[in-house]
Amino acid sequence: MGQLSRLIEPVLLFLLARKGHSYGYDLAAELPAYALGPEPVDRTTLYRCLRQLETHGHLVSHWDLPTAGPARRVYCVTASGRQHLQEWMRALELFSGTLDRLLREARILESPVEESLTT
Amino acid sequence: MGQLSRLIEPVLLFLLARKGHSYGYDLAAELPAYALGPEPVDRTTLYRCLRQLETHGHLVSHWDLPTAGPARRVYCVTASGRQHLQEWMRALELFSGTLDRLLREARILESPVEESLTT
DNA sequence: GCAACTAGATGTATTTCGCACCTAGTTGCA
DNA sequence: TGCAACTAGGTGCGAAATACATCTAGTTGC
Repeated sequence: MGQLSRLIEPVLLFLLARKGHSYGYDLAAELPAYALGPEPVDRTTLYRCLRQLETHGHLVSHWDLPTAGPARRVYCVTASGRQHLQEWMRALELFSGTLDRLLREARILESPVEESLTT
Repeated sequence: MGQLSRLIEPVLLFLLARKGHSYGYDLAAELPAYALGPEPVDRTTLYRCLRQLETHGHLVSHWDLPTAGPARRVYCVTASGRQHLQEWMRALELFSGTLDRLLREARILESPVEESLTT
């Protein structure tokens, strides 16, 4: 397996909407809690996803120069981004419904086998 | 959006496990009912996924030559394939749990906004 | 003075995916 | 007879997504 879609775009939008604003390195630390799939997300994918959301107008960024440490590119969700997040959530609701049905019906397949006595 | 992972591998394994055996064109017709995502799945992707599952030993195929119509490559799930399906289902259970939590927490974000009076 | 950590970025190879296109058998109809 | 529509499978290629390696640069602690 392994190729559970990264699907990090909606998670990033969600985290940013909830936190108000954040930056890549920080989001990378929060992502595992919501990452859809077990494999850790590559930082490159995350940075590029943020940049792409910005070019699409869903985020805006500015440089934050903390008194200590390297500069951070801080992102905020725009109105367009909030709308995009809601579209994502509608899509994910459907996704979730289909997935649950699949899991339910797959469990029915598994249960009646019981070949433990044939050993 | 659009890139809700195709995630068709577990669906194909599930459908084949339930039906006993089937072929690409038929599975393509059943897929939309379980497709995780709204966009229709390209037939190329489906055929290639079946071939890949076969090279990994999760499926076996033989040619069926019906009295009417073109030949069909009929697939059956192997023992390895059934095991693989169960692994997939375990992964998708986790996936579903995380997804539901994301949806729940995102709904909390949306609800309290209510800017309808500011127009 | 150097290792470890924070923070962001690029460049490139690989993988995945979708589109266009092809073969071939059958059915229906004009 | 000819051809459109449908069934059934497949290939080749380009675009997009992804992963890996590598780079710069500031700070902290030893």
